[in-house]
Amino acid sequence: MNYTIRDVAQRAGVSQSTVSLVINDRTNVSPETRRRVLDAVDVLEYHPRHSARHLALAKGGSIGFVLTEQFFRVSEPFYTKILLGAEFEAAKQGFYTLLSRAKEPFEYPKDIPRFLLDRSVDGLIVAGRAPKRLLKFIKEKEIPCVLVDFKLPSYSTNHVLIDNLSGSREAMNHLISLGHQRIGFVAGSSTHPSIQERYEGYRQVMYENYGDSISDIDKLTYLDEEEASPQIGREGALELLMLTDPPTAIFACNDATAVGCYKAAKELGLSVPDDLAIMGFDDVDASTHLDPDLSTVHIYKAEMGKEAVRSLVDCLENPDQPLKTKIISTKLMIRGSCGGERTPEINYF
Amino acid sequence: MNYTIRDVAQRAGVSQSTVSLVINDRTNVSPETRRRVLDAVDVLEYHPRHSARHLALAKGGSIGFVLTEQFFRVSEPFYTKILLGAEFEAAKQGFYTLLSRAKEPFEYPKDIPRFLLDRSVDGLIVAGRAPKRLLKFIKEKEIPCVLVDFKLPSYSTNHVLIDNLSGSREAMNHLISLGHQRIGFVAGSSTHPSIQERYEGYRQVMYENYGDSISDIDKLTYLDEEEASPQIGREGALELLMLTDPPTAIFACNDATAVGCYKAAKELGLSVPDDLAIMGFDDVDASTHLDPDLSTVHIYKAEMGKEAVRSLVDCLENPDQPLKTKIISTKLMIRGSCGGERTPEINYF
DNA sequence: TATATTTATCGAAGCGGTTCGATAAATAAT
DNA sequence: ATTATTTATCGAACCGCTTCGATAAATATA
Repeated sequence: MNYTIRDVAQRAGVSQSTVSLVINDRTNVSPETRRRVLDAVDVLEYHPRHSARHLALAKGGSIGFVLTEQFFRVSEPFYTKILLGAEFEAAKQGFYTLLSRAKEPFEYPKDIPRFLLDRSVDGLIVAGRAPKRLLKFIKEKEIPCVLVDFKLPSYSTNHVLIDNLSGSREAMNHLISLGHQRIGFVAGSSTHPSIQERYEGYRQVMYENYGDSISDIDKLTYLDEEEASPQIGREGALELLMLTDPPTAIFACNDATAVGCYKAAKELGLSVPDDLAIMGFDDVDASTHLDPDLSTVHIYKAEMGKEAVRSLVDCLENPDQPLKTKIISTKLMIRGSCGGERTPEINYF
Repeated sequence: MNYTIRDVAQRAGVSQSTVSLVINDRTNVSPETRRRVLDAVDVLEYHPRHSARHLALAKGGSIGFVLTEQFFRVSEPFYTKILLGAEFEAAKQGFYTLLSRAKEPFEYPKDIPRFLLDRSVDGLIVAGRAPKRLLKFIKEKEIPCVLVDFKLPSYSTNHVLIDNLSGSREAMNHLISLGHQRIGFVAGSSTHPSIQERYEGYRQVMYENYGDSISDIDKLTYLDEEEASPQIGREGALELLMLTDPPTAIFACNDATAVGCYKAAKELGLSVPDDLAIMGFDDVDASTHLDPDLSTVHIYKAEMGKEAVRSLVDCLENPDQPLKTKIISTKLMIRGSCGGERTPEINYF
């Protein structure tokens, strides 16, 4: 097992260059020689050392996946699914996936993921959120990169994004089709672009339908910059539900927040969906554990990871490529938390 | 940024060997020289290429993390937390974490993670389950390895395991202290050693308390080899609850299964915890989303990943080390699903 | 048949580090 | 003062692969 290319060469009676040609599937080697080499490879169970190739080629076929520290600590079924989807595709394309965290707050040179410094990865995927200083570094060093579910105005790079606006609008239209007029919006992570787009969808649909008749949409909105969570959801829902003219439906910025809305409803003795309809966003596993199960907007998380890898590999193999932004659409999942006809469950990985 | 050790050497006016000595913190280099080298390193922002060191040293400071394909697809907040804990510790110790899946079913040479073949990792962590053939390969090649939450009789290696038996017994004793006599056990993944130990704890406590008086404990037990899941939990609970003499409490083999028990209770119009107490195991996030929130046995998942890395690094740095098995204890979390005085929430990462 | 091309193979250099043995200078022991 | 040790530094070999240019053999062209 500890054989090197020289051993193979010797056994096949050729030079190591020839072996290299064969294992890299290059042209101009006779069928006879190829066979002999392949035989030797087989017998010796030879596998080229990754580090040696890496050194010789100045690239190693690895991609880095960077997740905000925050998302490491907090429950993150969302981003880990993206990670797993990415790993899946990366493996398929022959790339390794190295994992790393981005500290928050980010201290400049210190917190740069080491694999960027020592050239262990050829490019990277940054999911969910990225320190500005890190992005600047990436750009300076011209490291191929794709941002997943995050963007910064005035920072151009490759992206894989969620079609939050459409998803949000669809969810809202569904609520409206059920007759709801006073619909609340509860959000954490309010500075995150995805959340802002969802909010935008909410506002659009509200205005389109009740532009004049609903005096103050802002009153129906609870926005918090803190990480979206059940706690935030609970607080927000509680606040809205205590209004003199409370909403009959709440659109939560994501499922985690929706979980908190359930709690609030329960505390106030409201039944879901009869007294209060709740709509989520993300479709994480929790949504089907809730009772009634949560109507929400499904996000193809693994697919996003996959597309991110594809974008990245594209960049790597084809360096003078234009930047790309891929928008992944969503799917409204109607379950038990706001009435309507149920959507059949999908079971994409 | 693309400077090499030679550039540093030149700028510092020394040989590359000296630079190497300095950056590796070796002895016998004069303070003056050291300073000059360090200065040059600083100015040039020099970082040794990982692949070059790897090649020269025949080891690269990377560990592989292998997760069963199954756990990639299925919702896996459990193992991903272990993964994240591992990454955390690995980074701290200066190791990279490479991710990979183990296919199931596992086809022999084909499905061996590539990073084992091409020497990209120095050792690996296998979590949750491991194909026998893969383990055999690992042993043959003498690859340092630690198994997390999995073991095989007659396969000796390093382990990080859960103290399932104690956890299970504690949970059972709590149920019993609340006066329950007929306690059911519902499990999926019944061939998994962790589940078997939990079951063993269940049986022990049942026998200790009701050895004679409860005619047939087996009737109160539902075991399924399928992956533990809400579906299995629902089926199992339904079956037990339809008994002529149904249990007043159900101990589910894990939280996913417990979720299904809630569903079953609801279908039968039973209220939790009044008509039916439910106890879980794992303490995944879902447990606090349930209503009432789930009493369960907390597992220090990130801690397990951490310990796994420590074991592994130990092996790597100190090859003639004896094999080690670390057993991580659990903590009973009493919440709303079976009464009793609530345990304060812990918030370990 | 002589010359130009193409095909197959090889040797050697290079990728960027580490390390061993040599050498020279400084320090200690006799 | 001479010899033995220790300390600081360096050159060169090596890790295992890829690739470029050279060479020889086979094939095509004139």
